[in-house]
Amino acid sequence: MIRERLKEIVDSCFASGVNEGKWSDAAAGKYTLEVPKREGQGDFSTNMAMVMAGMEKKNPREIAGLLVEILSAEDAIIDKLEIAGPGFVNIFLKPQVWQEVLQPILRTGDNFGRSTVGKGKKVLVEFVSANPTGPLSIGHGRQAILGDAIARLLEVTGHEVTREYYFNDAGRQMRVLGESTRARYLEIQGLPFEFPEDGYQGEYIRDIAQVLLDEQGAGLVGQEDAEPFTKKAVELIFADISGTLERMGVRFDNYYNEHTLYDAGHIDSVVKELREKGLVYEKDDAVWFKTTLFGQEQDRVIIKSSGEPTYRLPDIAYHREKFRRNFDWLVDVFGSDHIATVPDVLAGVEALGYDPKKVTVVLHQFVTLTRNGKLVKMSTRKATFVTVDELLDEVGVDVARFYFMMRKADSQLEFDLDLATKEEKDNPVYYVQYGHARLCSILRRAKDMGLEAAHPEQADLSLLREAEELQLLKSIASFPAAIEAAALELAPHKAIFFLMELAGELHSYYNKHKVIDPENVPLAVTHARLCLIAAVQQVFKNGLLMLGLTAPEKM
RNA sequence: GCACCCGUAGCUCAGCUGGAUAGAGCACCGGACUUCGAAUCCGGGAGUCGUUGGUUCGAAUCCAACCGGGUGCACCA
Repeated sequence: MIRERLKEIVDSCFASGVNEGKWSDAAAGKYTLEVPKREGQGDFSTNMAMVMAGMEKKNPREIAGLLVEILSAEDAIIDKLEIAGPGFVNIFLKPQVWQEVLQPILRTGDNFGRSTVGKGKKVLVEFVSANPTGPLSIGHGRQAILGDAIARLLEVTGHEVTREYYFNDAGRQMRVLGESTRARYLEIQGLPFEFPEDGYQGEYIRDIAQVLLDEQGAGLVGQEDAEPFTKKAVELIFADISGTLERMGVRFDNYYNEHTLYDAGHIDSVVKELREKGLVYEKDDAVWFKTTLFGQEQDRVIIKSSGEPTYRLPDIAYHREKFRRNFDWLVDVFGSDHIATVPDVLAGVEALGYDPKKVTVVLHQFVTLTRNGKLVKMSTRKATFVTVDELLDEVGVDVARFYFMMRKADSQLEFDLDLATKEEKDNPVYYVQYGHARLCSILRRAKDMGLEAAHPEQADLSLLREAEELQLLKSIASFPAAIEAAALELAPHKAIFFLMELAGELHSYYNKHKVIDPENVPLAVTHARLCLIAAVQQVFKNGLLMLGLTAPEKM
């Protein structure tokens, strides 16, 4: 909030320098205004002089001098200016500027941190999209939380978000599922059975078979068609998946069944349109899409010689439907094992006349679990993978969510079960939540002692002059910008890091200065500090809730 | 072989649209509870930012090549 104000001032100083002929406007939009890493280098710093120097072949420190001259007229909020290093202009603001952020924060309350930068842009976030062949695994868990967090962040930054789960409950995969279930159904009854070669070996298949046996007895023994088995398996597995998602706090607006693409004729019409554009051809009885025209090394088959489409065709048709449904931005959250499909879909989108730049694919790497410092081995085929439900049983929802959001999508995520199950210390989730609970505790105590609730208009905020207090003020003032960055970059880990840093600053402050201490802290200071504390607590709460975490008042 | 991702402290990771002396947590060592919650804090050691070149006033960040790890490269999804 302060940064934006200062940026306007700096921009107008840049412009007046241009008007006065001090420099050209070549550097417009190229320079930055950022918070220096190191203390003592100002509240903000701009590299404008260095950027201009490079373009105009002048001495950067000399240009910096001119800039300081213009900037120093802005003495309403600027306290001090200095030229440092190779030509940075460091800007020190008056403490009052920071103290005054408390009013708007406390006034905005639960809405502080929300913004309208999204301008109501319609975004479709597709994630999870696991076919109903088994319970959600840890990998799906990461994706579910990543997608959910992205959706939440986009929502609070003014985007109109639709969360969608795309699935397919037909085809070969499902036949195998049904056959696997039938085999277990027969096995339970001690009858001869044939387990499919690439069947699903998980224990949950037996559970499904048992349900069928309980419901229908032996009536399905002679059943040649796997269909009834598939149907029951899909039903039960979907119920299981939905239950897990709900438990994790993940919600969907829409479940999109691949079959609707066939029923509505979208598959055929995509092929027709591509054919009309001369982008497909027949070879070896198959239909090929000329993906080489879109930068790929080879063309791809979209309809097999058997007449069945490959997975690419419905994927492309699905994305066309997303565009037709009038979304401005399509965000796809996929596991990195789907990387091969991305270029195909983008080529299809472009071929059909839509802008591939409106599609952003967030590919996340895999999750590894460690326990006692050793890797927990997982295999999908043998169904030795750890399910999300098992993980939730062990660490709880907040911890699971936090850990899945803690790393950027590009990084492989190591889930340390030892660390995650520690409740007493060392767990970053509790570190942040404890900060919030602590502040609630102070506010409760203030109330018990009959101290008035925080009224920033009445308190003398100029008493907030400790270094730790100013740091906290600066941090909470930058909260909206942090949320905005995390949202627009589709990077929830940035929001997590913000909260962890804020927690660190808060705990340090807590251990050094007291808020309520009638014998040693003047009442006026207590009042001012209560305002600060209330604002920091609000930021913790808003940040935690925005990410789907709880903000406990007691722990 | 080709494509994408990763390589930063003993371990797990930030930082990467170029900027000032490269950060945090864990682990290790030493301190702080008659004081608003010690699930906390304070201090300490710890680094060829995978390697080698290049671009630049300036490179962990950009480019090239190479090394190491992951994931893909079907008329499977």
